[in-house]
Amino acid sequence: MSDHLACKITGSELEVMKLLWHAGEALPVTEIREKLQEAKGWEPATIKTLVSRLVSKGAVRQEKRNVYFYSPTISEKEYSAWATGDLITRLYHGSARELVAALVNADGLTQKDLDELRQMFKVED
Amino acid sequence: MSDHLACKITGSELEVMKLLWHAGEALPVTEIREKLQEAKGWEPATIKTLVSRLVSKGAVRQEKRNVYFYSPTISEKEYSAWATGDLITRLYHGSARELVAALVNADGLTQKDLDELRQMFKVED
DNA sequence: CATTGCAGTCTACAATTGTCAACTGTGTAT
DNA sequence: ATACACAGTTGACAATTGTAGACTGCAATG
Repeated sequence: MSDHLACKITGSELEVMKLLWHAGEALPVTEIREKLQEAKGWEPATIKTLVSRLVSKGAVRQEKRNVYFYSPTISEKEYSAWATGDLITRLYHGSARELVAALVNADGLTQKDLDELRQMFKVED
Repeated sequence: MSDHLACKITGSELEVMKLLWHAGEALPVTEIREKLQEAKGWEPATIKTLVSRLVSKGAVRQEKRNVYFYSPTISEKEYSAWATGDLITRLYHGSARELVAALVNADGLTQKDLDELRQMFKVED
């Protein structure tokens, strides 16, 4: 929730982060490049820039191992929590409840979602 | 939820939108300027630029009335819904339920929030 | 009617973001 | 030992964003 983290990951960078998050282990650029080249159609140069920028802003750690291996310094959960908090601050007057209420009132949730959430709320507390 | 809207309102622009949303009626720049100059410490020029950009991107309508009056073309609800959908797509695999689950599991909600939500979920269905 | 203040428009400029090419050094294959 | 491929670095360039000055014309005020 603290907004002084090395967050502020941009759209393209987020794609790199997702790859690393889902990999679950440090990856060499080779692999990052292959995956994103295919998935996004980006040139190797583009991918290398994104990885570098993420390292610069501290969102990715690079560890020397013959060739560098890259891994996130912030988890997907943490980042999602930060971005969600940011949204709540900016658009829901800082109230998470307002956000949920908006989802419930819009058609953002299916019946199944609602059922599952009801279940969750029952368990909580 | 459709992302082809004239959305993508930036941080500074959002402050202008909020002012207009909360005003609930078309405002002349004079008023926008006064409020934001005080609230944000921005120069008049800055505020005029932001308003112009919002008009350009179609988020604000300008109506001639001796001097121009400005009003949003998209409601706060609509924009919030769009931005929330965007977040859900980008970080919660398109599942609103995942977002809510994350809020429940994190400490994003107070006990009071939880109570009120439980109430909401009871009524829904 | 002349003055003044400010709305509206144009221009500007640095920082960030999306994309990528060029260069450099080194590990791997021949 | 040599060559090749590619990781890592540097630089680049257009679009967007944050912030603001300058100019122009109208509208209110004396």
